[in-house]
Amino acid sequence: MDSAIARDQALDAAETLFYGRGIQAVGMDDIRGASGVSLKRLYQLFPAKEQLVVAYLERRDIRWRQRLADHVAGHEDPGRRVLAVFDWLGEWFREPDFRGCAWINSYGELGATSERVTAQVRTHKQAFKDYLAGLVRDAGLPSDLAEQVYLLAEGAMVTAGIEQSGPKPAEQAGRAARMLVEGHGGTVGH
Amino acid sequence: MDSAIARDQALDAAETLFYGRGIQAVGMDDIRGASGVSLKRLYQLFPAKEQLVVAYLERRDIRWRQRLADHVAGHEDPGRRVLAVFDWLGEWFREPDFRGCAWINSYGELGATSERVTAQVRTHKQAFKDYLAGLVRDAGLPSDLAEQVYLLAEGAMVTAGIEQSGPKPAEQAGRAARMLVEGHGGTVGH
DNA sequence: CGTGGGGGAGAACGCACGTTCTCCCGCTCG
DNA sequence: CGAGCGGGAGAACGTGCGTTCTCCCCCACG
Repeated sequence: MDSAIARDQALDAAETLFYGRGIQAVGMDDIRGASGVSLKRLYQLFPAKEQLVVAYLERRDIRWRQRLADHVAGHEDPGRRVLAVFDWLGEWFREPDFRGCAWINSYGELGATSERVTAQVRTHKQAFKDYLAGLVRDAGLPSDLAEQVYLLAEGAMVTAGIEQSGPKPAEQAGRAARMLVEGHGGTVGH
Repeated sequence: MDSAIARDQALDAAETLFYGRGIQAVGMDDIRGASGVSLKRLYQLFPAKEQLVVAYLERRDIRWRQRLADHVAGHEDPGRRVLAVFDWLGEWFREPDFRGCAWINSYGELGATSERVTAQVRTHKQAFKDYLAGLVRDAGLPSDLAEQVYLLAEGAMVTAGIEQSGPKPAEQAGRAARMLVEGHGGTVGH
């Protein structure tokens, strides 16, 4: 059954196009052209565009958090791990096709229109916040800090998207996070 | 010349509808219906929808920064002024029709499509950042802090929009900002 | 070899919407 | 009073796009 392959190709095209040009600016026909998957098959796999959008966000969510977790796992010191998040954000921002946070952008585009998209955005952000909360807890830091680190990360993502200024927002957010961690008695191996 | 009045009415309708439902979800006909300004007149005042969008963002920018500045001006202590920004954000988030930051949402919707909208979003965010930089400088704090406070504010705005959780993100961001200010030797009258 | 069903290509359909055009009213100025 | 024009209501036009339909090919099975 190569419908699994077709599904992957469709999602690959969706990810490139939706992320790069915005969701409403991309038609189902563009997805077909970029993926080589016929319209008929596309509509078998995803009965409506909205479901393709949600599937795109879901798959990207999995991959995004995995990449982050992989990077963070490269550090041993629990205090350092919290800050490693910002290193990774900087790497992400540096990528040439970086255009901001896919979920924030999608929310801006469809948050008022599509409940399913909104739900997916909230799910993703909650998962990210929970992940940070785990890192903060493991470092023996107070739980309030998790939310504060989260806000810094979100601010860095929005700003990096709008300014297209590369990793700078992540570095600045990382310095702020370091101050907050040390202010709470945290220690940070270099 | 009541074309000034028609312009205001058009912009009032545009602000309510674009902000509340998203820009692409609102047609020029909806603007006409909500404003009472005929299509003919609308197109005299704004030769294309994009220009109405930009005008909406510009007018909102002026008003938004004025409201913020008015609130902050109610505090005497320069250190306290920096934190007053977050008090005001909390008040804003509490408003019943709050749906996130209009510029962040517009960027998500049209950033990939419309250069003019992107330019307006960057202008607004730069003005906000400059304003914060002034507050930080007046408080005798290092200029790096301005960017950090800015990132916290952006993070709070995005999060408040997505979560619809009221003033909490602003309060948490305010606590973080307070720690950063105090960590830099700033003093904060209560 | 015949047949039937799954799939591809792309036309067709319906609708939404940005923009323009038509028609007509009412006011203003001579 | 009469001519002309600015403006309102809304139809019309063109296009884009989500979704479905038509037609045809190809291959598995009797």
